[in-house]
Amino acid sequence: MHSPELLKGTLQTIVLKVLKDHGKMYGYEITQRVKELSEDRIILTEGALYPTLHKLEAEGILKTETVMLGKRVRKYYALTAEGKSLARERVNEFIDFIKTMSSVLQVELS
Amino acid sequence: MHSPELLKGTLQTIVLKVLKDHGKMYGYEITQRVKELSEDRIILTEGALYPTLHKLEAEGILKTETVMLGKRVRKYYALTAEGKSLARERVNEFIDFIKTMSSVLQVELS
DNA sequence: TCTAATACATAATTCTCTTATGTATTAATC
DNA sequence: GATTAATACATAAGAGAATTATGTATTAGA
Repeated sequence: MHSPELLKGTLQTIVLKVLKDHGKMYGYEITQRVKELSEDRIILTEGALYPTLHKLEAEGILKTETVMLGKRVRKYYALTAEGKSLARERVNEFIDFIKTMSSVLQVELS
Repeated sequence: MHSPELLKGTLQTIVLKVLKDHGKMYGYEITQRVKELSEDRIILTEGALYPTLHKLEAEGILKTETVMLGKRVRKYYALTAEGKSLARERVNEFIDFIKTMSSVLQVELS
């Protein structure tokens, strides 16, 4: 991503929507999926991702399931009912935001 | 604006594009124009706007002209040649950002 | 055997914006 | 005539979200 500033504030939206579309996922998997979907333009850093996941879990937006793969820990995250509704809300907010910005910047979205 | 977080990183883009479209403007006028264009959804605060204008001026992106209206000072800002090119760049970056986000969030933009 | 990839986590720092505060003029309302 | 709202600038303190840095550890590949 050329302008990382723009990404600020979108992390929760991204995480929630990706989890909504792909079901339960673990942290590293989320980073890879987002990298893929964005064609390497959005690279989620662990320093931002993990604290966000922990926060959303603490708020009851996400629920977790810890799995052992041999000796390695893998922590799966999934949306709770509340999380699903928040995911919808966040995406709608983002769409509103884009529409508003398009008016201000006077750009057409194809 | 319901989610002010999303606005982070867009201030420069907004200021540059509005100045590009409307020619020389003073700070307060920019806040009003943005408020109008966004139908009251984007309210630029002075604490963010003025430091940004000063910074862009110091960087040679904006040039200023101070006018006295009776006893009141009014400071007009306009894009320099460099500013015009930066405005174009920032808007393109924003469009790219929207496209990337649309892929990740799997939303259609009408 | 070494390096890269996988997989988690947290702390220090940076950056941008909000909130608060300050000054001052002008227009509108009571 | 006095008060309030709007106009118009400016800066400082604080908050919030991310980056960068660091740490631990396993697994796969060269």
